[in-house]
Amino acid sequence: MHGTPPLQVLIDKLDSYAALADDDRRSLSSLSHFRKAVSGGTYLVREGTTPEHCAVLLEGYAIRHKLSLDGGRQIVSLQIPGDPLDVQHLFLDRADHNIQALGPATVAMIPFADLRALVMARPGLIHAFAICGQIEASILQEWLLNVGRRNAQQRLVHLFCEISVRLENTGHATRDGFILPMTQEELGDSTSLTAVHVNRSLMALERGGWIERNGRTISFPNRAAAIKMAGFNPQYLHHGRQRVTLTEA
Amino acid sequence: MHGTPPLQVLIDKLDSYAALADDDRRSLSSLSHFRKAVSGGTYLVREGTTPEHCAVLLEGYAIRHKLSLDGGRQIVSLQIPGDPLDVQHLFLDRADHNIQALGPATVAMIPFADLRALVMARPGLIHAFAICGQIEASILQEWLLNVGRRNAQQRLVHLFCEISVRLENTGHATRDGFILPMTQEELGDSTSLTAVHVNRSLMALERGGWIERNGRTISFPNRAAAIKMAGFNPQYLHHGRQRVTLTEA
DNA sequence: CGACACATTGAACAGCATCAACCCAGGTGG
DNA sequence: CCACCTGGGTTGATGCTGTTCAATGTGTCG
Repeated sequence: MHGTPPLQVLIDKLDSYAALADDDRRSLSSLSHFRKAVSGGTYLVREGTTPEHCAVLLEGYAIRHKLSLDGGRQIVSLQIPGDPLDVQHLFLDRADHNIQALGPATVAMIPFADLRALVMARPGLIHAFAICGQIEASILQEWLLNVGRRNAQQRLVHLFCEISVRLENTGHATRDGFILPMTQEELGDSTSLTAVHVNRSLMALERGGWIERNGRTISFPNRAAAIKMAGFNPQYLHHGRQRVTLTEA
Repeated sequence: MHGTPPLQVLIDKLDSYAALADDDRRSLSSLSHFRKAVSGGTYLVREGTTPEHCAVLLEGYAIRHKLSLDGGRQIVSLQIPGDPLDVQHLFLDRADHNIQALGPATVAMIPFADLRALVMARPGLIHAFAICGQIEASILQEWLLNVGRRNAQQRLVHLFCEISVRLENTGHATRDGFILPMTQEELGDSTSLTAVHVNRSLMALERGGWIERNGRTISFPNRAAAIKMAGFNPQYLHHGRQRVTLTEA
């Protein structure tokens, strides 16, 4: 092994949530795991199963989604590089959703047995993972508000604001714009719209000067205006050091 | 103190998630706290604040909700007796939603400082609370699917199925029906419908034989049919012993 | 070059929203 | 004890937002 260890992204992420002790960091980085490259569309978790490995997204994107009886798909979350895909299954054994790679992606697979043994023995780590899980729940709440109480254009702009901030936070985009990792179909499944209506709304947003598009690249000509029209308040992302730490407790 | 201690509901709930050690139970029950009776509509948590106390619902009901800029309210969760209202704030300090009592309710208020000090020192307890938080997240996901991908009648029946199961699990209802703790307005804010459309949909459901109503009491003439039409699969509630325990890890 | 996935456009339609009125039961005060 | 008020529930008429179905355009990759 040379260069930065593959699990470093995860360690950094957890560390930003609840400053880890040196031991915690060391023991995380010595976790057994293997890298896996998957092609777009690969299922990493299937509803109803009990995952054996915790996948951490190293490169690429993934979505969590649920299906309704009549075949409708609702994307309930977008995962970006560095995100552990399976915090839920650290605490619950049965998957009640699917996780699918959006495009070609590489993941680190950590056997849950090992991860649990380690984490349960170290309160600092359970705590960090629990924070991680709570932030995901917080994002879910905002998505519910987005789908439930905003119109098509607001929903899309709100989603773009979120993606843009999350990608900037992890150094995967700059203020100049970001590359949208999803098709219009997938945008529709994230915002509870049809692909057709997503298309029309995007065109309208572009004509209205809310967004600019260049292939899959999205940028905001006037970021403040976009934030305002979508009612975007990044607080729900809980980024930065505003969380509860062991020492504060 | 005599009779069952007020925090017993919480202890039982956590215990059902991750079998607690005797110490864990004892230390929970000796937590300092005070009872508080509140009238309907009282805010127990306000967005943007940092709650000082963890409220546990002893009697009555509460909702979590978020507001959009244009004044739309989205209820993101319904809390029933025994639910801790604030698991999120065990791990995140800033509230990004509101919590409001639905009708007259009584809560136990536990100072967060005490609760955190206790919980952080006991991995078994962090674990139990983390499971509790993950189950809430799991319910949120299902609500997102509900609002995003089901029609008005399905949304309502799905919500009724959920409430009915949760109330039965905690002994607050029987198979004969349950008392709906919310108005049609609140049903609308939970399902992203207007009160008017909730009303029409309820009438249609009644005429169609899907539900029966008697004042605020709801029952299912044909439970299996209702479950099927709403696409209700109780797995997302993670009730019963299907969770990850320390010993399994 | 052809195949395929994705994006774009049009026309007709449906589900739910909106606004406005009315009803009913329970509670309050004169 | 009744008159009134208020919060919730019910109903009607109308229209907008987003859906549906179907066709056409466009870029990429074997």
